[in-house]
Amino acid sequence: MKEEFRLDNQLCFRLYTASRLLTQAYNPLLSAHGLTYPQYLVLLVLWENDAQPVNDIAKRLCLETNTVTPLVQRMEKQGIVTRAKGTNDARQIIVSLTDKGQQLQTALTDVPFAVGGAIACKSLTPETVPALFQTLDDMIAQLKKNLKRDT
Amino acid sequence: MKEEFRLDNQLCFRLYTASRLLTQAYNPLLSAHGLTYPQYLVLLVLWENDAQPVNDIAKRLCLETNTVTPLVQRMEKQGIVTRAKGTNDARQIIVSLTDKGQQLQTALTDVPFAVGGAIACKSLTPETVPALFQTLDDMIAQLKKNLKRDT
DNA sequence: GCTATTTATATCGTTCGCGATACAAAAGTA
DNA sequence: TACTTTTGTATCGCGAACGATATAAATAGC
Repeated sequence: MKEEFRLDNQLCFRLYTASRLLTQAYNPLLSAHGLTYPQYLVLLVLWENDAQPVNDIAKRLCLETNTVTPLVQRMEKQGIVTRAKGTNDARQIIVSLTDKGQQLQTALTDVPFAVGGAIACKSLTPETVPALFQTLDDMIAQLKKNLKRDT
Repeated sequence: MKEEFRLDNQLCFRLYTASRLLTQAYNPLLSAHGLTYPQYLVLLVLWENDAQPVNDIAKRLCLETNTVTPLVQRMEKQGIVTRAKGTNDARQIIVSLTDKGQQLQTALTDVPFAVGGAIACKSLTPETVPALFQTLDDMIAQLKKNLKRDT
């Protein structure tokens, strides 16, 4: 059994597990408002900048438009966002928050704190988190570059 | 706009993105052999210990059995594993590697190295990786504990 | 031994995530 | 202007993930 194949040596498996479990920690908080985690991410993007085309949302979340399109369509059905043809570019669909979508920001105020509580551990301190963010950002940037290359 | 809602301050989004992109780096290597990343994880588990019940595989991967069951069924259809009723406990389904499943270990020898190359960046060094592993393991342990609590 | 509860899998329905493909609008080119 | 290429969304199909539920086997309690 080669050392590189040991599950305990896999960075990807750790990221995969940490990501899934942390998302699960969000779930009860979000589903109480009829939201999923990816939908919450779209809200974060729109709260920062309302009225964005699907493509910009997808790029910001590092997702494909064929993931974001149906996701946003479901959010439209729930009355959280509206979808309107772009005026400059008729191919674009501009996604905008409804009042309900805006108000969710207030309703979800305590979500970041609650999740922070669920994840609190001795390895995550104000001193260590910046380095962790840096490492993950660095990895993400590297992967984006390399994945784009062989297209 | 509250600081806690900024996408750039989200640990979960970073993990989610890093996990997805790193999985994408595995994809061309695995799909060349008809595998998906979760299927590769099952192989890693079975290469370490062959002939395990579905439940043990699920626990090792922190997945639900209703995720692993169909996953393993697809692998059985591909002739990578067999599924047999347990002898001690008739409820269990023991998943075992076929010859083809064993041989995949040889065929995939270079996968860890290729992925290592795709992810190589200045933040990931022999000095920093252990700390990163420790942090992620700590987070995962904490999340498991907290998610289990409210069941 | 007999019922109640737990445990191991499986099935179903919904949402992601993404490769492949389609199509119309925009941009580039002859 | 006409033709080609690129770009922005959308549709389709499949494989995860997972909550909810079902079912049979094992275990516990009486």
